[in-house]
Amino acid sequence: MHATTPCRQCPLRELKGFKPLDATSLAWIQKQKHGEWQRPAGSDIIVEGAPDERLYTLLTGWAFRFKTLADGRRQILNILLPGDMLGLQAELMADAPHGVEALTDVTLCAFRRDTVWALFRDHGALALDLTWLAAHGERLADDVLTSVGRRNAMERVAALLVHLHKRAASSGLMEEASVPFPLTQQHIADVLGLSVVHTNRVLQRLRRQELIRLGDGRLAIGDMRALRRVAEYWEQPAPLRPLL
Amino acid sequence: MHATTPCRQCPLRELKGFKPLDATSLAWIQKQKHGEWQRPAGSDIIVEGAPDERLYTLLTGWAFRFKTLADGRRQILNILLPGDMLGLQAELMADAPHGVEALTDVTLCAFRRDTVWALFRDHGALALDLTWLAAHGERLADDVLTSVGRRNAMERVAALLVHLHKRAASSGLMEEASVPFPLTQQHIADVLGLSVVHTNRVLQRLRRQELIRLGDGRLAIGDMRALRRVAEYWEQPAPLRPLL
DNA sequence: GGCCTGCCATAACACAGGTTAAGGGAGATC
DNA sequence: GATCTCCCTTAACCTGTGTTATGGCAGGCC
Repeated sequence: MHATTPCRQCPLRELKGFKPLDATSLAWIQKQKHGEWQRPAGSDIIVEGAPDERLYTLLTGWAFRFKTLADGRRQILNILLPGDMLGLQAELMADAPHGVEALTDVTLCAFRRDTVWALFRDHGALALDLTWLAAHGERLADDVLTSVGRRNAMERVAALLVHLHKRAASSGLMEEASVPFPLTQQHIADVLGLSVVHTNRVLQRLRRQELIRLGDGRLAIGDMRALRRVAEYWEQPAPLRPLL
Repeated sequence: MHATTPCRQCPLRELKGFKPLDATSLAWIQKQKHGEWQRPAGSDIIVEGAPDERLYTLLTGWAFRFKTLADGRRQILNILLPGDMLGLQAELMADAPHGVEALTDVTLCAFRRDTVWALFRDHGALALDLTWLAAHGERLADDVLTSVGRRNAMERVAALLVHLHKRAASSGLMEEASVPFPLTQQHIADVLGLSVVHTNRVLQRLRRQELIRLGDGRLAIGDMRALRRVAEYWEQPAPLRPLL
C-alpha cells in the first residue's frame, strides 16, 4: 500500500464521461477505500482460479482480463482502462474465473469485497450503479463475441482499434492526435481469436492503406470514417458511466 | 396477458439449483409481477434496437439472445432456459442492444422496468441477487467467447452440447436419459461462429463416434466422459442461483 | 393429391487464416 | 560490446472451415 489519493481529488472524476456523484456517496466510498496499490507491467493482478477478497478500480494504466485453456491457448476477454472495475465479474464472492494482468504499470484503488454487502444495504443508488457497470460489461462482451464469431480478420482488427481508440480518448489519454497503445500484436491476436502472424498481415494492410499509424506504443487513426466502414462499426452513444 | 401463476407456487422454485427465498421477498416480487405472457416459437420477444420498458423471467420454454450485423450475419449470444432473466443486459433503462427470440413456445413473467429502482431502494438483498445474475451472465459470456476465439469446431460443438445438456438437466428437463433440444443446426452454427455445413460435418463425426444421439428435438449424451475430454470442458461447481 | 417451405445431409471446390521457419532491431544484463 | 530476450516482419506451405450446389424427407396448406 502507498500514499492514497483522496477520492474527492481523484483525477478521473473530472473527466466528462463519468457520472457526477453527490458528496455523501463520495465520502462513503472514501471511507470504504482500503488502500492504493501499484503493480508493474506484466504482473498478475488477479490469478486465475485463486480466491481474492478484494475489488479494485483501475486508477491509472492498462490491464486485461483473460482465460487460459488447459493447453495454454489464451483468450483475452476485455481490455481494462482507467475507471474500469475489476474483480466484479468474479461472481461476487467466489474464486476468480479468469485472470487479470497488468499491461502497463498500474495503480489500483482497492475495496474489501464485503463492502459490496454494505453497499446494497445502505446505498441503493450506488448499488444500482454497480449493477449498471456489470450489465455494461456484459454488453461489451457481447460486442466482442459478435466480432470474433462473425467478422473476418480485417473487420475484427479495425473494430478493435476504433473501439480502443475511442475508449482511450474518452479516458483523457489523447495527445497530438494519438493515444497510448501498450498492446503487443500477440495481445491483439488473443483478443480477436487470431494468430500473431495473421494479425501482423492485417495490420500491415491497414498501414499501407494509411488507415492507421501504429508504433512506439502509440496508435493514431488516419481515416476514421474509412476505418469504421471497414469495421462495420456502429457508434453507440455512450451514456455517462458511474465511477466507484 | 393470461391467468398468472402465483409466485409462491412457481414450479421453478421447487427445483434445487435455485436459492430459497423468504416469504417477505417473495410477496414483494409477487406484487411487482406485471403479468404473464405467452409467445409462440419463432416470435421476437425483444426487438433489436427497440426500447422496451419491461423485464422478464423466462418461466417455460427456450429462447436466445442475438445480435445481427448490417449484412445479416447473426451471432447468438446466449441460450435462455427457464429461470433466466431477460432484458437485464439492456443497460437497465435504454434501448435493447440485442434481440431475443423464442425458440419454443414460451411463458414469460413480466416486470415493469422501474421496479428495478424500487428493488434497489427497498430490497438490498434482492438487488444483490439481481447483480449476481448480471455478473453470472457475464461469466457465461466469457466462456462462450473463449470457445469461439480459441477452440476448434469439434471442441466448440462438444463444449456447447455438454453445457446445454447440463443446464437443461438442472432445469428439470431430463427424461429417460435425454433432454429436449429445440435448436436447429443453424442455431448451433450461430452460437459457435461456424457455418451450418461445417456444423453438420462435426455433428456427424460425434454421432459416428457414438458420443451423442441427437434428433427429433432431443439430445442424449452417449459418453459424457469422452465428450468432456473432447471439449476440454471443466466442470465448474454451480452455486445456487437466485430466481426473481 | 400436389405444392410449398424448412431442415438435414453430402460432395466438390476455394480460400482465409494457421503453422513453421528464419531474420532483424531495440533494450536489457553481464 | 557480447549475449539474451522480446517483439515485429515476411515467406512458403498447409488445412480447417466456408461456399455453392444438389437431393431427400417431413409437415403444412391449398
